[in-house]
Amino acid sequence: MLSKKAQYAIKALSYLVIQQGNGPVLISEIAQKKQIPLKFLENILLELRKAGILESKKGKGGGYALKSTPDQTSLASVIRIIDGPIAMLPCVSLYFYERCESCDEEQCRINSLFVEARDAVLGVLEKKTLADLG
Amino acid sequence: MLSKKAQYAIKALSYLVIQQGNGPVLISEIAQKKQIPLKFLENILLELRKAGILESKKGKGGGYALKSTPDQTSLASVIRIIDGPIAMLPCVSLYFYERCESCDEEQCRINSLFVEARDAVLGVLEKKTLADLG
DNA sequence: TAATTGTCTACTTAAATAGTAGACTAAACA
DNA sequence: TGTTTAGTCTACTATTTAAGTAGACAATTA
Repeated sequence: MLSKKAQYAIKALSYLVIQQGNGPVLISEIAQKKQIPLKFLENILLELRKAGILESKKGKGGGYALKSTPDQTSLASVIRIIDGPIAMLPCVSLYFYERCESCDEEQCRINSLFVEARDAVLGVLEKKTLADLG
Repeated sequence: MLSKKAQYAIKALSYLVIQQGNGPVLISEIAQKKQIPLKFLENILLELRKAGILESKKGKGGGYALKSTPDQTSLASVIRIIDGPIAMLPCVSLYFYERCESCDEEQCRINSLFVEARDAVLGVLEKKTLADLG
């Protein structure tokens, strides 16, 4: 399961996709429209900005907007920013890999099975982008 | 990510698959061979037995064994027993469904996207069985 | 009946999740 | 230039979940 935080992130991004072209959107507007606790959302958007998928502007007329066109950002990358690994085992993760202590990954049946599972989800999540949320 | 508990469960089951036909296997033997904390493993095997995929015998000559042939039990079912939902969102889970408060699932782009992701993983995890661990 | 082995309930501890508070900084604009 | 607006940042708190432990109990066998 995705964390609440990741779910909020995706909802917030879907709103920004729809509002694209209308200039910066207020955090408070996103929070209200998408029913997300304001202060929590602040932290989330900040993370997404630091990760390079959002840009922000302070002061009057400020707010958040997508940094690139929606089709440039995959769903997989959003999930990784907020929740970390998508794979079901550390020894199978592409971006958060940790070696398995107690088995030889080359010949481990469990490992290869979860590589298959990983590739199956990534087949969807790497291909889908923010544009698919709009 | 799977919990440690689910990872231990899968390792333990892989050992039972290999030992199949040699009669009941001691919890302590599995714990030692697979490097799993004994008391923790007791709880895990108990859950698997209550869920109907293992059988046990007490006293001398006792231990644990698979209840059915390995190909009868899918990886998906094992994960659901120990960790619960496989889907990434509650509103997309087949066995642990919870309705989404703030959107109409029929037309929600987020929902349909994660249905696709779910079906992709399940395509692997429902097809693979304990026999694939051996 | 003594030894063996699983069963069960109830802890404990640590970490992650889901938020909240409040001071601070930058931009706009009057 | 100073006030308002809006994002930034650090730190804190409360709840839940994960991970593991303890110990009494029940059934089986010899």
